[in-house]
Amino acid sequence: MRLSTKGQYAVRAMVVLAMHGGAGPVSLRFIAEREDISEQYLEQIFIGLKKAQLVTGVRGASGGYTLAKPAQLMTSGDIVRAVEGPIKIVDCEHNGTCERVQSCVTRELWERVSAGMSQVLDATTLADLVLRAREKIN
Amino acid sequence: MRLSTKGQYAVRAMVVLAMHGGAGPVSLRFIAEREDISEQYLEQIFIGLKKAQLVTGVRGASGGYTLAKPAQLMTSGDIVRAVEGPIKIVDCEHNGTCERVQSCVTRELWERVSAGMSQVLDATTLADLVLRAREKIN
DNA sequence: AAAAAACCCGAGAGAATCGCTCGGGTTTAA
DNA sequence: TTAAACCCGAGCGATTCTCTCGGGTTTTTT
Repeated sequence: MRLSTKGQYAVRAMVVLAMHGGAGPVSLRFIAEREDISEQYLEQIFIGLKKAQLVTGVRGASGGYTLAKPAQLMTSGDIVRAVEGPIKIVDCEHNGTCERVQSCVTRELWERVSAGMSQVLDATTLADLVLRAREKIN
Repeated sequence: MRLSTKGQYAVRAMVVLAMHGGAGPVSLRFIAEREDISEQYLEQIFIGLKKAQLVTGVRGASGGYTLAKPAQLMTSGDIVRAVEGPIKIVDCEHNGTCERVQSCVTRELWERVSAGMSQVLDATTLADLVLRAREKIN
Protein backbone atom coordinates (compact mmCIF):
# COMPACT_ATOMS: atom_id res chain seq x y z
CA MET A 1 0.00 0.00 0.00
CA ARG A 2 2.42 2.54 -1.24
CA LEU A 3 2.61 4.94 -4.13
CA SER A 4 5.60 4.15 -6.33
CA THR A 5 8.26 6.78 -6.84
CA LYS A 6 6.95 7.26 -10.35
CA GLY A 7 3.81 8.92 -9.09
CA GLN A 8 5.69 10.97 -6.52
CA TYR A 9 8.26 12.14 -9.05
CA ALA A 10 5.57 13.01 -11.55
CA VAL A 11 3.81 15.36 -9.18
CA ARG A 12 7.05 16.97 -8.04
CA ALA A 13 8.15 17.46 -11.64
CA MET A 14 4.84 19.01 -12.54
CA VAL A 15 5.13 21.47 -9.66
CA VAL A 16 8.52 22.54 -10.98
CA LEU A 17 7.06 22.90 -14.45
CA ALA A 18 4.15 24.95 -13.19
CA MET A 19 6.34 27.25 -11.12
CA HIS A 20 8.46 28.09 -14.16
CA GLY A 21 5.33 28.39 -16.19
CA GLY A 22 5.54 31.42 -18.43
CA ALA A 23 9.26 31.35 -19.17
CA GLY A 24 9.39 28.86 -22.04
CA PRO A 25 9.86 25.11 -21.91
CA VAL A 26 11.68 23.52 -18.99
CA SER A 27 14.25 20.84 -19.78
CA LEU A 28 14.30 17.48 -18.05
CA ARG A 29 17.90 18.14 -17.09
CA PHE A 30 16.79 21.16 -15.12
CA ILE A 31 14.08 19.21 -13.31
CA ALA A 32 16.42 16.28 -12.74
CA GLU A 33 19.02 18.47 -11.04
CA ARG A 34 16.49 20.48 -9.13
CA GLU A 35 14.66 17.47 -7.73
CA ASP A 36 17.54 15.01 -7.69
CA ILE A 37 15.83 12.50 -9.95
CA SER A 38 17.48 10.48 -12.72
CA GLU A 39 17.03 12.34 -16.00
CA GLN A 40 16.41 9.13 -17.96
CA TYR A 41 13.86 7.95 -15.48
CA LEU A 42 12.13 11.30 -15.84
CA GLU A 43 11.93 10.70 -19.56
CA GLN A 44 9.84 7.59 -18.99
CA ILE A 45 7.61 9.44 -16.61
CA PHE A 46 7.06 12.24 -19.09
CA ILE A 47 6.04 9.78 -21.78
CA GLY A 48 3.03 9.02 -19.60
CA LEU A 49 2.35 12.66 -18.87
CA LYS A 50 2.52 13.47 -22.54
CA LYS A 51 0.22 10.61 -23.49
CA ALA A 52 -2.31 11.95 -21.01
CA GLN A 53 -1.94 15.37 -22.64
CA LEU A 54 -0.83 17.06 -19.46
CA VAL A 55 2.43 18.33 -21.00
CA THR A 56 3.67 19.11 -24.46
CA GLY A 57 7.22 18.33 -25.50
CA VAL A 58 9.33 20.86 -27.38
CA ARG A 59 12.09 19.14 -29.27
CA GLY A 60 15.49 20.47 -30.19
CA ALA A 61 18.03 22.59 -28.35
CA SER A 62 16.59 24.84 -25.66
CA GLY A 63 13.49 22.70 -25.78
CA GLY A 64 11.82 20.92 -22.90
CA TYR A 65 8.30 20.56 -21.62
CA THR A 66 5.48 22.94 -20.90
CA LEU A 67 2.10 22.44 -19.30
CA ALA A 68 -0.52 21.52 -21.87
CA LYS A 69 -3.17 23.50 -19.99
CA PRO A 70 -3.43 25.88 -17.04
CA ALA A 71 -2.45 24.53 -13.65
CA GLN A 72 -5.94 25.28 -12.34
CA LEU A 73 -7.36 22.72 -14.74
CA MET A 74 -5.07 19.90 -13.72
CA THR A 75 -5.36 17.85 -10.54
CA SER A 76 -2.85 15.68 -8.75
CA GLY A 77 -5.25 12.85 -9.53
CA ASP A 78 -4.79 13.45 -13.23
CA ILE A 79 -1.03 13.36 -12.81
CA VAL A 80 -0.96 10.20 -10.72
CA ARG A 81 -3.36 8.42 -13.05
CA ALA A 82 -1.26 9.44 -16.04
CA VAL A 83 1.79 7.56 -14.79
CA GLU A 84 0.30 4.88 -12.57
CA GLY A 85 -3.00 3.99 -14.16
CA PRO A 86 -6.36 4.01 -12.42
CA ILE A 87 -6.41 4.71 -8.70
CA LYS A 88 -7.53 1.49 -7.11
CA ILE A 89 -6.07 -0.28 -4.14
CA VAL A 90 -7.00 -3.80 -5.20
CA ASP A 91 -7.94 -5.10 -8.62
CA CYS A 92 -10.93 -7.41 -8.72
CA GLU A 93 -11.78 -8.92 -12.07
CA HIS A 94 -15.20 -10.48 -11.60
CA ASN A 95 -17.23 -7.32 -11.10
CA GLY A 96 -20.14 -7.85 -8.81
CA THR A 97 -20.21 -11.57 -9.47
CA CYS A 98 -18.11 -13.06 -6.69
CA GLU A 99 -18.79 -16.62 -5.69
CA ARG A 100 -17.56 -15.84 -2.19
CA VAL A 101 -19.86 -13.41 -0.45
CA GLN A 102 -17.26 -12.18 2.00
CA SER A 103 -14.80 -11.14 -0.62
CA CYS A 104 -17.54 -9.15 -2.32
CA VAL A 105 -18.16 -7.31 0.91
CA THR A 106 -14.49 -6.47 1.21
CA ARG A 107 -14.41 -5.47 -2.43
CA GLU A 108 -16.92 -2.75 -1.64
CA LEU A 109 -14.67 -1.64 1.17
CA TRP A 110 -11.65 -1.34 -1.10
CA GLU A 111 -13.69 0.62 -3.56
CA ARG A 112 -14.70 3.07 -0.88
CA VAL A 113 -11.06 3.40 0.15
CA SER A 114 -10.00 4.01 -3.43
CA ALA A 115 -12.75 6.58 -3.75
CA GLY A 116 -11.44 8.30 -0.64
CA MET A 117 -8.02 8.55 -2.19
CA SER A 118 -9.39 9.85 -5.47
CA GLN A 119 -11.43 12.43 -3.65
CA VAL A 120 -8.35 14.00 -2.09
CA LEU A 121 -6.26 13.73 -5.25
CA ASP A 122 -8.94 15.15 -7.52
CA ALA A 123 -9.68 18.01 -5.14
CA THR A 124 -6.08 19.23 -5.28
CA THR A 125 -5.15 21.11 -8.43
CA LEU A 126 -1.62 21.71 -9.57
CA ALA A 127 -2.29 25.40 -8.93
CA ASP A 128 -3.06 24.58 -5.30
CA LEU A 129 0.29 22.87 -4.92
CA VAL A 130 2.11 25.81 -6.49
CA LEU A 131 0.31 28.18 -4.16
CA ARG A 132 1.33 26.16 -1.13
CA ALA A 133 4.91 26.01 -2.36
CA ARG A 134 5.04 29.80 -2.78
CA GLU A 135 3.60 30.26 0.70
CA LYS A 136 6.37 28.10 2.08
CA ILE A 137 9.05 30.18 0.41
CA ASN A 138 7.81 33.48 1.83
CA MET B 1 -0.49 1.86 -5.04
CA ARG B 2 -2.05 -1.38 -4.15
CA LEU B 3 -2.94 -3.22 -0.98
CA SER B 4 -1.08 -6.53 -0.79
CA THR B 5 -3.03 -9.74 -0.56
CA LYS B 6 -2.02 -9.94 3.10
CA GLY B 7 -4.30 -7.07 4.02
CA GLN B 8 -7.11 -8.35 1.83
CA TYR B 9 -6.87 -11.88 3.21
CA ALA B 10 -6.75 -10.57 6.77
CA VAL B 11 -10.04 -8.73 6.44
CA ARG B 12 -11.73 -11.62 4.67
CA ALA B 13 -10.53 -14.02 7.33
CA MET B 14 -11.77 -11.78 10.09
CA VAL B 15 -15.20 -11.61 8.49
CA VAL B 16 -15.35 -15.40 8.50
CA LEU B 17 -14.26 -15.44 12.11
CA ALA B 18 -16.87 -12.88 13.09
CA MET B 19 -19.67 -14.68 11.26
CA HIS B 20 -18.94 -17.89 13.14
CA GLY B 21 -18.56 -15.88 16.31
CA GLY B 22 -20.27 -17.67 19.15
CA ALA B 23 -19.62 -21.24 18.10
CA GLY B 24 -16.15 -21.80 19.50
CA PRO B 25 -12.80 -21.22 17.84
CA VAL B 26 -12.50 -21.38 14.06
CA SER B 27 -9.57 -23.29 12.60
CA LEU B 28 -7.29 -21.89 9.95
CA ARG B 29 -8.03 -24.92 7.82
CA PHE B 30 -11.67 -23.97 7.77
CA ILE B 31 -10.92 -20.38 6.76
CA ALA B 32 -8.37 -21.55 4.23
CA GLU B 33 -10.85 -23.81 2.47
CA ARG B 34 -13.71 -21.37 2.73
CA GLU B 35 -11.74 -18.45 1.29
CA ASP B 36 -9.33 -20.40 -0.91
CA ILE B 37 -6.23 -19.06 0.80
CA SER B 38 -3.09 -21.04 1.64
CA GLU B 39 -3.35 -22.30 5.19
CA GLN B 40 0.32 -21.65 5.92
CA TYR B 41 0.11 -18.17 4.55
CA LEU B 42 -2.86 -17.59 6.82
CA GLU B 43 -0.72 -18.60 9.76
CA GLN B 44 1.65 -15.75 9.06
CA ILE B 45 -1.22 -13.33 8.74
CA PHE B 46 -2.68 -14.46 12.06
CA ILE B 47 0.63 -13.89 13.82
CA GLY B 48 0.14 -10.21 13.04
CA LEU B 49 -3.49 -10.26 14.08
CA LYS B 50 -2.60 -11.94 17.33
CA LYS B 51 0.21 -9.52 18.07
CA ALA B 52 -2.26 -6.70 17.62
CA GLN B 53 -4.61 -8.46 20.03
CA LEU B 54 -7.43 -8.71 17.55
CA VAL B 55 -7.65 -12.50 17.85
CA THR B 56 -6.76 -15.09 20.45
CA GLY B 57 -5.36 -18.46 19.46
CA VAL B 58 -6.67 -21.64 21.01
CA ARG B 59 -4.08 -24.39 20.78
CA GLY B 60 -4.59 -28.09 20.53
CA ALA B 61 -7.07 -30.24 18.68
CA SER B 62 -10.39 -28.57 17.87
CA GLY B 63 -8.65 -25.28 18.54
CA GLY B 64 -8.49 -22.29 16.26
CA TYR B 65 -8.97 -18.57 16.61
CA THR B 66 -11.62 -16.36 18.13
CA LEU B 67 -12.11 -12.62 18.11
CA ALA B 68 -10.35 -10.99 21.02
CA LYS B 69 -13.13 -8.41 21.35
CA PRO B 70 -16.57 -7.70 19.90
CA ALA B 71 -16.77 -7.00 16.18
CA GLN B 72 -18.27 -3.58 16.90
CA LEU B 73 -15.03 -2.53 18.57
CA MET B 74 -12.78 -3.52 15.71
CA THR B 75 -12.35 -1.58 12.46
CA SER B 76 -11.01 -2.65 9.11
CA GLY B 77 -8.29 -0.06 9.75
CA ASP B 78 -7.19 -2.00 12.83
CA ILE B 79 -7.02 -5.20 10.81
CA VAL B 80 -5.08 -3.71 7.90
CA ARG B 81 -2.64 -1.96 10.22
CA ALA B 82 -2.10 -5.19 12.14
CA VAL B 83 -0.75 -7.01 9.10
CA GLU B 84 0.58 -4.19 6.93
CA GLY B 85 1.84 -1.59 9.35
CA PRO B 86 0.84 2.06 9.39
CA ILE B 87 -1.43 3.27 6.62
CA LYS B 88 0.69 5.64 4.62
CA ILE B 89 1.09 5.86 0.91
CA VAL B 90 4.66 7.17 0.88
CA ASP B 91 7.26 7.08 3.62
CA CYS B 92 9.15 10.32 4.12
CA GLU B 93 11.94 10.25 6.69
CA HIS B 94 12.86 13.89 7.21
CA ASN B 95 9.67 15.08 8.86
CA GLY B 96 8.92 18.67 8.06
CA THR B 97 12.52 19.44 7.26
CA CYS B 98 12.82 18.92 3.52
CA GLU B 99 15.53 20.79 1.71
CA ARG B 100 13.38 20.81 -1.41
CA VAL B 101 10.27 22.86 -0.94
CA GLN B 102 8.30 21.12 -3.65
CA SER B 103 8.70 17.68 -2.19
CA CYS B 104 7.45 19.00 1.15
CA VAL B 105 4.34 20.28 -0.57
CA THR B 106 3.74 16.90 -2.12
CA ARG B 107 4.42 15.25 1.22
CA GLU B 108 1.46 17.12 2.65
CA LEU B 109 -0.59 15.84 -0.25
CA TRP B 110 0.35 12.23 0.41
CA GLU B 111 -0.49 12.69 4.05
CA ARG B 112 -3.93 13.96 3.17
CA VAL B 113 -4.40 10.98 0.86
CA SER B 114 -3.34 8.58 3.59
CA ALA B 115 -5.70 10.30 5.98
CA GLY B 116 -8.50 9.84 3.47
CA MET B 117 -7.81 6.14 3.34
CA SER B 118 -7.67 5.84 7.12
CA GLN B 119 -10.92 7.71 7.45
CA VAL B 120 -12.76 5.11 5.39
CA LEU B 121 -11.02 2.16 7.00
CA ASP B 122 -11.51 3.38 10.56
CA ALA B 123 -15.15 4.18 9.94
CA THR B 124 -15.93 0.61 8.95
CA THR B 125 -16.17 -1.84 11.82
CA LEU B 126 -15.97 -5.58 11.43
CA ALA B 127 -19.61 -5.67 12.56
CA ASP B 128 -20.51 -3.44 9.59
CA LEU B 129 -18.90 -5.90 7.21
CA VAL B 130 -20.70 -8.82 8.77
CA LEU B 131 -23.99 -6.97 8.49
CA ARG B 132 -23.42 -6.28 4.81
CA ALA B 133 -22.48 -9.90 4.22
CA ARG B 134 -25.68 -11.11 5.90
CA GLU B 135 -27.72 -8.68 3.82
CA LYS B 136 -26.16 -10.14 0.70
CA ILE B 137 -27.08 -13.67 1.64
CA ASN B 138 -30.75 -12.87 2.23
C1' DA C 1 26.87 23.20 -42.27
C1' DA C 2 28.08 21.40 -38.03
C1' DA C 3 27.56 20.75 -33.41
C1' DA C 4 25.09 20.46 -29.44
C1' DA C 5 20.96 20.34 -26.78
C1' DA C 6 17.04 18.16 -25.95
C1' DC C 7 13.21 15.01 -26.66
C1' DC C 8 11.97 10.03 -28.10
C1' DC C 9 12.08 5.05 -27.35
C1' DG C 10 12.83 -0.02 -26.50
C1' DA C 11 15.31 -3.29 -23.91
C1' DG C 12 17.13 -5.01 -19.93
C1' DA C 13 19.59 -5.34 -15.30
C1' DG C 14 19.91 -5.27 -10.31
C1' DA C 15 17.44 -5.04 -6.18
C1' DA C 16 13.47 -5.36 -3.46
C1' DT C 17 9.13 -7.09 -2.42
C1' DC C 18 5.40 -10.40 -2.70
C1' DG C 19 3.23 -14.60 -2.07
C1' DC C 20 3.81 -18.23 -0.73
C1' DT C 21 6.20 -23.12 0.81
C1' DC C 22 9.04 -26.09 3.86
C1' DG C 23 10.21 -28.17 7.84
C1' DG C 24 10.29 -28.17 11.89
C1' DG C 25 8.28 -27.48 16.57
C1' DT C 26 4.51 -27.29 20.94
C1' DT C 27 -0.02 -27.74 22.96
C1' DT C 28 -4.25 -30.00 23.91
C1' DA C 29 -8.70 -32.46 22.94
C1' DA C 30 -10.41 -36.97 21.87
C1' DT D 1 -1.35 -41.91 22.44
C1' DT D 2 -2.63 -39.99 18.50
C1' DA D 3 -4.06 -36.45 15.72
C1' DA D 4 -5.55 -31.78 15.16
C1' DA D 5 -4.33 -27.43 15.45
C1' DC D 6 -1.47 -23.41 16.61
C1' DC D 7 3.53 -21.53 16.55
C1' DC D 8 7.67 -20.06 14.11
C1' DG D 9 11.90 -19.14 11.29
C1' DA D 10 14.00 -19.69 6.92
C1' DG D 11 13.99 -19.54 2.20
C1' DC D 12 12.56 -19.61 -2.79
C1' DG D 13 10.52 -18.39 -7.26
C1' DA D 14 8.10 -14.80 -9.56
C1' DT D 15 6.98 -10.25 -10.08
C1' DT D 16 7.55 -5.49 -9.74
C1' DC D 17 10.21 -1.44 -9.06
C1' DT D 18 13.72 1.77 -10.15
C1' DC D 19 16.62 2.94 -12.94
C1' DT D 20 20.43 2.42 -16.83
C1' DC D 21 22.02 1.69 -21.61
C1' DG D 22 22.28 2.60 -26.13
C1' DG D 23 20.56 3.99 -29.50
C1' DG D 24 17.74 7.24 -32.29
C1' DT D 25 15.35 12.12 -34.25
C1' DT D 26 14.46 17.01 -34.10
C1' DT D 27 15.69 21.72 -33.74
C1' DT D 28 18.34 25.61 -32.13
C1' DT D 29 22.68 27.83 -31.99
C1' DT D 30 27.09 28.92 -33.66
